[in-house]
Amino acid sequence: MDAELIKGTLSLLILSLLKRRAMYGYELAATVKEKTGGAFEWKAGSLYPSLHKLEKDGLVQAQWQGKPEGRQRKYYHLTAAGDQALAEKTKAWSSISQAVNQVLEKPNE
Amino acid sequence: MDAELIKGTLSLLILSLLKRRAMYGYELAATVKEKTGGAFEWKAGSLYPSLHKLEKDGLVQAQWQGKPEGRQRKYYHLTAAGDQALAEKTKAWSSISQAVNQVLEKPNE
DNA sequence: GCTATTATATAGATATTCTATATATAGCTA
DNA sequence: TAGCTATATATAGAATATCTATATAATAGC
Repeated sequence: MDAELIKGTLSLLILSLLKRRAMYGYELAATVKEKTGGAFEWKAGSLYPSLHKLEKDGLVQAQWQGKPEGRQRKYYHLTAAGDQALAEKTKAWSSISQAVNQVLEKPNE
Repeated sequence: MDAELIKGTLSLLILSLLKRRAMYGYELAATVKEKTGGAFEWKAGSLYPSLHKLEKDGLVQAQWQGKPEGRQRKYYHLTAAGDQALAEKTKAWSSISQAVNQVLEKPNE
């Protein structure tokens, strides 16, 4: 699979998955893998830095959950700004994929 | 427009445009801009390094054309390897855009 | 006790694209 | 003819997202 083409979709899909409900990092990776039939396999080294950036940018908020003594999970949920960013990114994705298909479908004319 | 999402499409679209006929760099940029209604505007600083890399990788071949005394244009055409790479990249693009849409259309279930 | 899986984290490397700058030809017009 | 815009290619250096590798720790199964 062409790695370059996947770039830029990470934050879009994270925001999209968090739209319905809060999830933690490992869950996000497992969910996207399952949903895409294995086409997308997010590595920890890509996923967590991306989540941290989204948090820093105010698009998601995090909170630890789990037994105080046991394993901790960091749940992320969308902020209002994140919801807006998702709408914009979704629109951008739509324009871009349309534009790409337009070129691909008619190589030249 | 989300800049990140456009990344990775550059080489794919160059190869696609060169499939039908040889073109020179400036012509490629003008053509893609026109075809996409302005959605894609390739800058010289992105386009030429990308063309050089495709050439170095053997996916395109270049030859200067124009009046010996006048302005020179560097025409690029697809090689056999480039044609094969285009087929692979097109397939990858199809899988990836499908996977993205799958996640976007059903935020969660 | 050992291993695999779950869960998060970060440092450093890689690679593409962008910004800025440079050079040169050609056409238009004031 | 001087100046401006468009055409045409090129490269150095910066920015940035993602990947590789490594680290830590809890849990479950054997």
